[in-house]
Amino acid sequence: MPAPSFDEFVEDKSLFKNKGVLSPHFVPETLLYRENELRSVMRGIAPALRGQRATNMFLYGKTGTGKTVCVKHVLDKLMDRKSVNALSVYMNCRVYDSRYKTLQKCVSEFQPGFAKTGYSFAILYEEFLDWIEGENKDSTPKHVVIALDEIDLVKDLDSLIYSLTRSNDDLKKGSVSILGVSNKVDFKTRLSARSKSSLCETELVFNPYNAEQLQGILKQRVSDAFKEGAVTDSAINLAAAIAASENGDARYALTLLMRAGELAEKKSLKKIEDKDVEASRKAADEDAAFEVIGALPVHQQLLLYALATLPQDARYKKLLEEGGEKFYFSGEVYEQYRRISKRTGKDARTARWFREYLNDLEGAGLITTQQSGKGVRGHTTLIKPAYDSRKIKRVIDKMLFSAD
DNA sequence: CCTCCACAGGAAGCGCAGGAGT
DNA sequence: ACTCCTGCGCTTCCTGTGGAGG
Repeated sequence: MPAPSFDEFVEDKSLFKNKGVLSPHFVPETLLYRENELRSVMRGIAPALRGQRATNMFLYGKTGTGKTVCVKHVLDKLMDRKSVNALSVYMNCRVYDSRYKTLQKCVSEFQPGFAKTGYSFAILYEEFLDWIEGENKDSTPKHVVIALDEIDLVKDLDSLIYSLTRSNDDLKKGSVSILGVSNKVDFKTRLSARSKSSLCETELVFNPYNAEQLQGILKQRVSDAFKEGAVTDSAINLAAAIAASENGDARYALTLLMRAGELAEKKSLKKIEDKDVEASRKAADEDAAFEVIGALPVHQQLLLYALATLPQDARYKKLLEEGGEKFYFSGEVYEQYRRISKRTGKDARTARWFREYLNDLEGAGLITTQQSGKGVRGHTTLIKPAYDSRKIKRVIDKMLFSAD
């Protein structure tokens, strides 16, 4: 082995040129396949540049369909105009999740001098309106577009929309308009009819990307994100195909590639190929599954744990190995489940309910089951975990035994 | 063929939490 | 604040089912 040298650490072996390009927050120079949507949003905002109120808009679409990036893109373009009258704020309602917080954000965005806390809603509201009318110092009325991303997370949305739309009646000059973004379909039903009609003055639906479009998006980003030749075309196509089959989520496609790159780097590979994307998908899959496991009722976790900890030489192993796959009998899984429950000081549920749990877990895709059929005395269900037993055991170990 | 096995899954009922009604 | 009702998670009991074994 050669003597250690800084060279081995300093030398840039990374496959990435700029990982940030793959991040969901990155806004690319040109937005592919969203020309119509961009146009519609611009058309809605354009009145602000003519000194009129912009149209209220509501953008709806599943995750990874380009809503946020589209809004940011248009708002950037608006800022490029350097208009003193047409202005915008963007905020994510995960952070600004109430009427008060959103208004506070608006005030602090445009009047950084204004102290951040301590004012009542009414005072902030007055201050904001005065500023819009241009009464204070710069004396020019403004037309403000307030972009509310993940708007469904605002707790008192009805009153927020009411306040904002009403402000236009209170204003002598200038205006306020709302650009709402959400990925929840049912969310509109929670709104009052009034709010709904104000917010949805114009509505825009973002459809999922298809495989070719995802390919195009990936190619566009890959050249900036990775070094030359670090990703094979076929790996890109595969990532696009996988994401297309799972709701056409561009964000998912991008993280697939990013994780594939990280995995390949760890193995010191020089190229990202199909198998790396495949491995990345599997890892993402497992992450999602383990998140589901974490949210499960305790007894379903115990059941999974029982299944994952059953000895390899279970009662019927020989019989089942002929089929190639290692299934367990529901009876022996139940026995193991009772043992585990006892060991953790919990009362085991009855066999009847155990069966319901099995159905639930199968529905969640965490186990696979199969009817015994020939070769087995009686009539039973054969069960096996859908993910690696050792990993399942590790995850549940953490939750069940280290928590307290 | 009948019987037994090892379950599957429906029906009824119980205790409790949380919301509506008063 | 009180009761009433409903839904949910669960147990108990029971009938049904497909194949093995005698």
